[in-house]
Amino acid sequence: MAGRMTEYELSVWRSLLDTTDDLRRVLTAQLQESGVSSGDYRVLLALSEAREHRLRSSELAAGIDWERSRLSHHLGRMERRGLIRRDDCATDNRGAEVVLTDEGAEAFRRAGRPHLRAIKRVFADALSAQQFEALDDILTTLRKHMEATT
Amino acid sequence: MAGRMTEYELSVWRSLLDTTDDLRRVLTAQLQESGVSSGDYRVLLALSEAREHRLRSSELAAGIDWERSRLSHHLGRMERRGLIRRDDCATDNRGAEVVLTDEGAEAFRRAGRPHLRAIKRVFADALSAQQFEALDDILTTLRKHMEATT
DNA sequence: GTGTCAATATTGACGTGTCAATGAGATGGG
DNA sequence: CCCATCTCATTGACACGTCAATATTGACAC
Repeated sequence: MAGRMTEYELSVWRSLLDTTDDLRRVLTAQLQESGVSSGDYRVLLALSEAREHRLRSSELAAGIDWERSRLSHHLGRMERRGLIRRDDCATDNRGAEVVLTDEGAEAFRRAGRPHLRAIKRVFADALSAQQFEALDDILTTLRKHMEATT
Repeated sequence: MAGRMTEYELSVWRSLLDTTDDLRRVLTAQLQESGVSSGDYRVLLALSEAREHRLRSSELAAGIDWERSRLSHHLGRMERRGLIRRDDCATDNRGAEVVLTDEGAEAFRRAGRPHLRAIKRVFADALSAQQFEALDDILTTLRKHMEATT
């Protein structure tokens, strides 16, 4: 893989950054209308899918691929707003269990439908079946390449 | 466009978010080794390409598609580190001209080569010519779709 | 048990991004 | 000229992310 990138390759890279940035912006703005951020949404989704709406803090971090400290800060903010609660862990005195509150579950229900509609509107409705498959393939390739060269 | 998204479409969406996030992470970490953030790099690049290494603040904001206030905050931090300078604008007393300092130009030179190499390594080297064209097409489609439905 | 090392979660400092409000200067109708 | 209004850039408050400590507890050899 000697040599340098072509202008074309670089422009596709910049386009990827810009476009995904815009998509994020639109969707976080949309989520905001339901009173949750995209970080909140990610946490709420994970907890909603968990047994008893409850997860060890480290499991949650691993599940959404966040650094521990990032999660800790975010949970602090969510706890202040009453979306989650932190219980002590029975089996490991170091640990904490993050629990979805009723208020959190309600917020997730309220945000979910419009959010999925927005993803469909700005993303899914734009692409053909062939484009989906091509994109899936590209993303898989990129992911494999990253893992291989790390 | 009635109905809802398929699971597949949603999974491709999540994959897009996750993968581009990882790419960003790797590349900002790499840039950090040269002592600049990706925001810094974007600003330095724009100024490097500008006539006399100098731009009106609003032109710069438009050029890199940032909100004014975001740019203002970022310029404040870059100015503290001596990467840029802010001059009063001769033709409009409200305005400011952002000027690349020698130190800023030097930082950009230092960061540029390794950064481009990193983009090539994690992105360009991973994809085939067909994949590049497919991705280019997909991004263009998404962009057009966003503009059309805004 | 004790000492050592790893893991769990949090915290503080600081850089970053968004939104709303602000002040200073341009601009144009009357 | 005067006033309303727009634009330029900045600011403050706050949410968010990363990194480097920190405190506490678990695990395990001895």
